Amino acid sequence: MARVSKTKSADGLPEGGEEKGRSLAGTQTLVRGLEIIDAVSLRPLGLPELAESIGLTRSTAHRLAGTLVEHRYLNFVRGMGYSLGPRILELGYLTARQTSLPRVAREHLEQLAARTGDTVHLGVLEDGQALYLDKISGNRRVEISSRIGERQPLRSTGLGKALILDASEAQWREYYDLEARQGRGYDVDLQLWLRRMREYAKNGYAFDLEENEDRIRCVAAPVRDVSGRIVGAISVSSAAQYMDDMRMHGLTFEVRRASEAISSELGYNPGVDGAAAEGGKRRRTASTRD
Amino acid sequence: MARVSKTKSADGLPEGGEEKGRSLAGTQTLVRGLEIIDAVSLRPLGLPELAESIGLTRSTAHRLAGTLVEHRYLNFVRGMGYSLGPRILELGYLTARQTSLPRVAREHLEQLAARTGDTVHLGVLEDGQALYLDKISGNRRVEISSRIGERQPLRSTGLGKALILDASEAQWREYYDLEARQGRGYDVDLQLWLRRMREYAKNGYAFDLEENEDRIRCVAAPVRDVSGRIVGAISVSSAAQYMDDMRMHGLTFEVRRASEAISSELGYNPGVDGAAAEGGKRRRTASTRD
DNA sequence: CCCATAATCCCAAATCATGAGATAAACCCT
DNA sequence: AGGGTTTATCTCATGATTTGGGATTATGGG
Repeated sequence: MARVSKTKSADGLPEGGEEKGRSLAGTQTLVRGLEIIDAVSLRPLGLPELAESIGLTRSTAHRLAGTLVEHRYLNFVRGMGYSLGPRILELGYLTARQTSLPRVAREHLEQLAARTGDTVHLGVLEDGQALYLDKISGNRRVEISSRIGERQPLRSTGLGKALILDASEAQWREYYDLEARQGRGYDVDLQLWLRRMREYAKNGYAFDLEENEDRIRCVAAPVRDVSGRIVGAISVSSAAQYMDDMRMHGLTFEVRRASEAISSELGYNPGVDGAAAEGGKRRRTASTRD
Repeated sequence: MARVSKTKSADGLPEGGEEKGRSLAGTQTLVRGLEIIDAVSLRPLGLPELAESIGLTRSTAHRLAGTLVEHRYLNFVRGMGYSLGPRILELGYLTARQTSLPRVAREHLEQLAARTGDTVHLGVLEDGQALYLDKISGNRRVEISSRIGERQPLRSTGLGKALILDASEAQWREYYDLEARQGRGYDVDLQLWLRRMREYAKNGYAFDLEENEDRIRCVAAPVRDVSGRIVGAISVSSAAQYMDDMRMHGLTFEVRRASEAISSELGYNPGVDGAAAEGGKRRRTASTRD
């Protein structure tokens, strides 16, 4: 009977299944173990604090944490307490290896294509260009003429702009100048382009206003990984007749929702700062993938 | 009664606690959950295979895996099965951030210093040099004159050689030539040096045979992280009078044991190939740390 | 040397996980 | 489409497994 006071899951009400309350029943021990990992992940903790923060008795916390230590999910050092262990490092590495951007993105791209009816692209930054990794054609009359594996300029495409949304102003100039020096035609001058980029960066999306190809417009948004870095971008493209300003604005929400869903599956957590806090200004000149 | 048949833990023998058998008692559910993660980490699995491979009933495997999915430790996609989830990516990232090489290495360095009585160093590769991050003085008469933060050449120090043990033959030549061009004196010619490096690389350690400083010898071994890359090295140094050939040979075991212990805490798993399988030849020209 | 704090161990009580089987959903050949 | 097969989800009585109070042992500081 003593137990009842502490357990938070299926205690009082046998009904009440609103909110996020009772997980799948029948896994209290596992869930508590995961809660311990969660607690420790925030900051290393001693046993008493640990037990306290999860709402467990010292006995139970000790037993579960001990098992996690035994399996190398946690480290334990006297006087320092519990911290995340090497097994999690291993698993994280394995996860990263088996979590490839295109595979994770696929279903979200499909949903986005289905909802918008337009052509959807996935791309990454490579050698100062946007590399198209996946494409799902829409169901409009007009077909967008792009191919997987194709490279496009950064400054004039929605996808390209989304890929460099986090770059510094100086880097933006470099990208712009680089493509200018390559002799590509482009009818948006640097100042206007920078002004737009600032706006895009602030809002987390980017447009292509018939800049790259006549009569083609698109809305794009960046995809981030666990470290918060932009590792790719997605876009919705269509003929200008289907893409008036109002629709483009509406699409920013659709596109961002999809890009955020992908980012989330890649481990991105908007709350935790990630790389932004460390590197900030410098960094990122070219390739994003290894 | 039905349960008995499947459970593998405390079934038949009430005694038998040899090998690695019964973990801490009272955590069956947690352990099974971790086993599920282990199984999935090898390769994505469907429910039936999963249940089979752990030796659980479908019901139980389903329930536990469901909980892991709910907590984002696993992904589940129809037709594909379970795979490692984004939460593990997040945790891996957090672990990497709070697992710094010097901190992890400290206690192993101390043990190594205590066991050998000699001076122990920890270093990393930075800008084509060995950077000393930590030092524990031995208890011999002769003091090794090195300081934390100091930089040393790669080709003539044990630590330096250990840091580039994985490099290609071409890269070895580059390192050698680079320091030769810098006008540093060195009395080991390229061919002999390369022959020694091949030998060191094969065995996973490196020597300094009074090459860097007269009358000082040392034994070094590389430290690897979760990706299998060399991220640092440790060494035991002493005056030549305490370091005859036989002792150096004996020390290779001590030093490697310590370096492997550190690597293990950094998530290195000798079994899983890691980066070696992907990149192999090219790569690695300078800095290893970010 | 002794006290305070933290870690570990013990064991009876009963909550909680368990697994067989039933049902539903998805899939896939023909 | 259709029937058969595989896979996913759910239910529930049973008792094995986890639980937590408290005793015991390490640890560390003054």
